[in-house]
Amino acid sequence: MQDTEPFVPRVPGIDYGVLDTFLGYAVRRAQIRLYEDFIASLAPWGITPPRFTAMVIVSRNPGLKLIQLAKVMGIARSGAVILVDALEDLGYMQRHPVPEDRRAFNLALTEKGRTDLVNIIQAVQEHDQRMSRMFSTEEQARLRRQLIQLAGGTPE
Amino acid sequence: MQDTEPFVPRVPGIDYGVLDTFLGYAVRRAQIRLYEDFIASLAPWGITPPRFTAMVIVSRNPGLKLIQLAKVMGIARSGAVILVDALEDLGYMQRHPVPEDRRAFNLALTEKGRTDLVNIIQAVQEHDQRMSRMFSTEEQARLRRQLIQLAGGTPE
DNA sequence: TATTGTTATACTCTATAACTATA
DNA sequence: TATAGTTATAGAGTATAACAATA
Repeated sequence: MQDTEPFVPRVPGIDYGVLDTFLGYAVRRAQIRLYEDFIASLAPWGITPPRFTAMVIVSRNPGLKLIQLAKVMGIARSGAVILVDALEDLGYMQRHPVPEDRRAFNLALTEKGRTDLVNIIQAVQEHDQRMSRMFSTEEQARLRRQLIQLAGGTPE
Repeated sequence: MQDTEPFVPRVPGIDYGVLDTFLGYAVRRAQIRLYEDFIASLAPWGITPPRFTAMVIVSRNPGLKLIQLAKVMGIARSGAVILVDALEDLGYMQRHPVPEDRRAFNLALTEKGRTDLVNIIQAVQEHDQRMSRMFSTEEQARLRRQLIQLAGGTPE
């Protein structure tokens, strides 16, 4: 059965009450929309947001250990194991033994991972531009700065 | 073991590459932070964001049917069944038979649901204000408007 | 003792598909 | 036939806790 259509942010005749007053609810609705379009745009590669983040982080920080990846992504070590397993199954990532510490592995993209990441990044760029093209360059920059503040982060 | 600390949006020494250029990644980081604080603030009631949304929607639209709740929330009917089950288990929601249509139920909050929702809404308001108090009233309004645009919605 | 990675287990949120009882 | 709700099943993504190997 066809049950799920794209999310309708406002159904006519429905009273959303206090939900309309919360910044958090607005962020959540935006996130839902962005997530839907991200998944659709990246479907050819089987890439989800956490997988994309992991690929970019590992590609920019070669030799990262699993525990560091977990910390950067804000997830438990056990979650990082599953994430790396999935990327290994997709042929995008590999664990390399570390001679100096036989408990640990250095994470790295495979050749296929590096090649596909170029196209994946381009697809994400197109997705991101499609989602944000209703804003001027300055509006986008300001919006991103405010969101980073909201996230508790170092606005660059 | 103590494994998961609060999400660190920027780990020193890590190169985030293109992630820093995407509006979508900024939204996701903000969402992670807001979600963490929401869950912590609502822990006394066992309320998650979808459960809160469902409670508010049902309280403002009494007699809503399960299939309508699913549509408003953008989830499948089977998901709405699980959500309503959880809220029934918490003693917050009830299904009432509809005489004119014996397949359907009208959803409604229980007495306890109505009473607790007052306190729950207050806790969410405090959470939302705590998260957004670094912005002026105008900045908040503009930010919310932009997020609603991003979500593809009717900016009020 | 502490750390790295793994496994076992569980919970939330989501989906698709088949089923039932009604309409 | 179509609709409202349910159940069965599955898959992400997350968690905590215990474990083995190594430091």
